[in-house]
Parts: sequence; C-alpha cells; structure tokens
Amino acid sequence: MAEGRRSRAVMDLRDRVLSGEFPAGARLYEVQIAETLGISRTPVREALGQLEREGLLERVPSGGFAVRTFTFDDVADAIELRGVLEGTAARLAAERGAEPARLHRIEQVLDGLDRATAEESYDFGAYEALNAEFHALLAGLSGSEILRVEIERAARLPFASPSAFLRGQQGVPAFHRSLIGAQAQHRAIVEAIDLREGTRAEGVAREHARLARRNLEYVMFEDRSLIDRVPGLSMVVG
Amino acid sequence: MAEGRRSRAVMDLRDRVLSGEFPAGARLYEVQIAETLGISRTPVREALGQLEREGLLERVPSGGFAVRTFTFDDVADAIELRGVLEGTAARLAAERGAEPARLHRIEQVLDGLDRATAEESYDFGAYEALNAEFHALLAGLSGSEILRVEIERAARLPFASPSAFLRGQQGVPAFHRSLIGAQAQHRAIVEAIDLREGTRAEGVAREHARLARRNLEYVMFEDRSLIDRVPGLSMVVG
DNA sequence: CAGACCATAAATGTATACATGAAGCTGTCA
DNA sequence: TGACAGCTTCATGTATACATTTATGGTCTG
Repeated sequence: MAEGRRSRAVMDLRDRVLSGEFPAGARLYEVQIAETLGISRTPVREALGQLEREGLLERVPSGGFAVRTFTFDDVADAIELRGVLEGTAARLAAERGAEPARLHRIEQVLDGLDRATAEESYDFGAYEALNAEFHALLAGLSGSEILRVEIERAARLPFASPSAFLRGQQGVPAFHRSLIGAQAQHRAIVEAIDLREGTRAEGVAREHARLARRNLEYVMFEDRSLIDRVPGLSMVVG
Repeated sequence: MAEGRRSRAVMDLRDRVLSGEFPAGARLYEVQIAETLGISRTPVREALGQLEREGLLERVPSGGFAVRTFTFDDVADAIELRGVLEGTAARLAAERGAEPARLHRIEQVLDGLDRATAEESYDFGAYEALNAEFHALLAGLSGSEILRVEIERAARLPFASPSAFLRGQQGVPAFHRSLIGAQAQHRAIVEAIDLREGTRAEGVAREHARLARRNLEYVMFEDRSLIDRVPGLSMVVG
C-alpha cells in the first residue's frame, strides 16, 4: 500500500471537485466523504486541508470546507498571474544565464513540438504532453527553486495551467493555426533567453499566457458547450 | 472562547519557529508540542499543516514535519518575487484604474509616512505601521483579489515581507536616510498609478523591493549581530 | 402573524486509543 | 572488529469516541 489513505483521498476528491461533481460553493461533509471512501474522518480532514492549500476549497467561517467559487475576472487574473511568473522565470533565466544542460533539454522539447504541430504529422496528444514539459522546464530554467515552486502553485488552479484549454479547443477549426503561433512564441522565449535578452523573454512569455485568456473568452462566451471539457471551469460562476 | 485550540497552536508555533527556538531543519514532534501546549495531538497536527501552507515547515518524506531551511539565494529570490508581484499590482492598478476611495486612502498613508520620516518628528514605530499599511493597500489597489492574496502569501515568508528588515536596521546610522529614499519611491509608485503610467509603476515597485535585498545583504554580510532581530532569519543556513 | 426562543439534530472540533512503519540499538556471527 | 538480523522503541498514520458548536425547525408569545 504505497501511498496512504490521505493521498488517495486527495486524488479522489480533487478529481471529483474538478469534474464538477460537487457544484461551486457546495459544502463538503467529512462523514459522507469518509463513508464513500470507506476510510475514517481523519485522513479525509487532512485531504480537505491539502485541497484548500491547492486553492480548490476554502474554509467556511463556521467550520468545514466548501468548493471555492471563481468569477470570470478571477480566472483571467490567475492566467495573468501565471504569465507574470513565467515571464519572471524567463527574464531571470536570461539575466542569470541558464544551465546549458537545461537549455539543451528545452530545445529538444521545442523540436518535438515542431514535429507535433507539423501539418503532415499533427499529433495533438504529443503536443499536449510536450507543451506541459516545456512550461515545466521554463519554470525551472532560472535555477530558482522558490520561483519554480511558485509557478507550479499558480498553475495548480486547473484553469490557469498552460494546458488548461488545449483539450477544450481540440476540435475548434482555427485551433491548429493558433498552435503554430504558440510554438513561435515558445521559440522566441528560448531564443531570447539564449541571447540574454531578459526584457524580450519576459514580454513574450507574458504575451504567451494571453493565449489562454483568449481561449477562456472563447469557451465562456462563444461556445459554452466546451466548458465541461476544461477541468475546473465548473467552479466558475456566471 | 476566542479562537479554538488550533489557532492558538498555530500562533504559538509560528512565533517559536520564527524566534529560532527550533533550529533550521529541526524536526517537530507532535507529542512533545501537544504536551507543552496542554492539548491533544489533533489540533497540533492541524497547526503543523497550516504552517506548512505558510511555508515555515516542510513535510519530511518519512513522515512528520521539520523547520524549513532557506539559503541566502532563496531569501533573495523571495524578495525578488514580492517585488514582481507588487510591481504587477501597481501596473494593473495603473492600467485598469484604481478606485478613487482606495487611491485617497493610500495618499493619506503617504502623508502619514512623510510626517513619520520628517527630521523633527521622526517616529520609527509609526513608520513601521504605516509602511505595512501602504504595502497592504498597494496589493489591493488593482481590485484583483487573486493578486492581493498571492502577494499576501509571498509576504508571509517573514524575511520577504516589506517590514522584515525595518526593525533590524533601526539603529543603523544611514537607516533614516534610506527611509527618505523609500518614501520617494512610495510616492512615485502612487503618482505613476494616478497618471496611468503602468510600466513606470511596475518598475519603481520592483526597484523598491530591492531595498529589502540590500538590507538583507547588510544583515547577512556586514553586521550579523542583527540577524536575531529579523524574524525568520534563523531559518537561513550559511 | 411576526419574531424570538428553546429544543433537537447534525456537523465539525478535540481527545484518545490503536495500527503501522521507520530508526536505532544490541547481540551475535562471520 | 565489522556488519547484519532482529528486536525494541518511538513517532506518525488512522480509527473511533466524546465535546462543542451551529443550523434548523417548531412552538409559544406579544
């Protein structure tokens, strides 16, 4: 039994909250959850605290936990925040210099992304995985563990993560074209870091996050049927 | 019945960790703490989890919690991070426009800071309180709750907070002069926001945080006797 | 009929008992 | 003497029992 009941409760509850099984603002009852999972209240309580830390739940003043609710503006700000943090990672990597090994790895990922987006061999699944890896590598490129963890934190709000809207947009016509643009930004960020152009790296990384905001607007205002495909958007009211 | 045993345990443990009573890296034993506080392990456990969220403790892989350790670079990066976030708050306030009531309040605080730093009526205690209020107001000036909370989080690492090094430097000769410079930056930030000069506001706010970095360097490398006066510096190794 | 108060039920907060697993020690054997 | 096995100890993980608080619903009163 590798992981303990606590971790399993965390994973289970996280999935259920993100899937929308618990509506936004709904209170979570320890006893009910404990019975469902067949464990005692103690690890459930710990799991609820963990999910609060992740930003998915909030403490109710009178006691207990409830599913957190977000407005459209909250989501937009969370995306902006990620852009600012990734921009800082890019700038610091440029200013301080990134380790060659790390730069080499992220350039390999760039090549992989090129192949995944090429017309003749378009592979959405590969793109999704490589995109996540690119952003993870970028977060650590400056060597600052403090910053890396903070970016990870900011991207843990599911709708703020770099991969949040990929799945939702998979079928949209203009989507493949937007991937080409995104990939151009990826390359520009790494090139700027390589050339020690900190301001450029920061600016492009910020702008890159704006793609997510545009996708958010599309999903929320143009084609709401896609909402269910973006994890965590069930927590957005309005 | 004020706050429940959990909150009291949090406050007590936070103080003791920051005071250096538990050395960096030291493990915290639930039973021992519970006995000291005269409560059971359950609220102690919750308190430890809370302090992990605040970044003061970390989970030990084999189980339990230990006092987190930071390097000098970690502290410098945490300060840089706060500067980036406060810079973003200033920029967004400028770009989006700040509520007049909020702007008015922060300008009143600016006037108070002027009085507190004036030669004839220098009042360190007042400066400390007003400085904290200035930074709290700045964090909320853009109206983004997401950002405000994130700044609060970043400033919860005690050595990264805007007031961290004030007390430590209280007796240093050049200190009063540096306060004058800091106050000039405060005014420049608010002026830039008022004039909707987002880039300027962001830049000055970032530079403002660099004062903390300079103070950190002074305390760590010039006069280490001051270390004990800055809360949380006991967690820094080296 | 509105409002306040009490009773009751249910959920969380806290304490304690039990289970599990990790770390250290001791004794023995190579 | 060194190393390893097994045991012992102790700390945490988990379960359960108890206490306290909160929400609710119904009734009584003005």
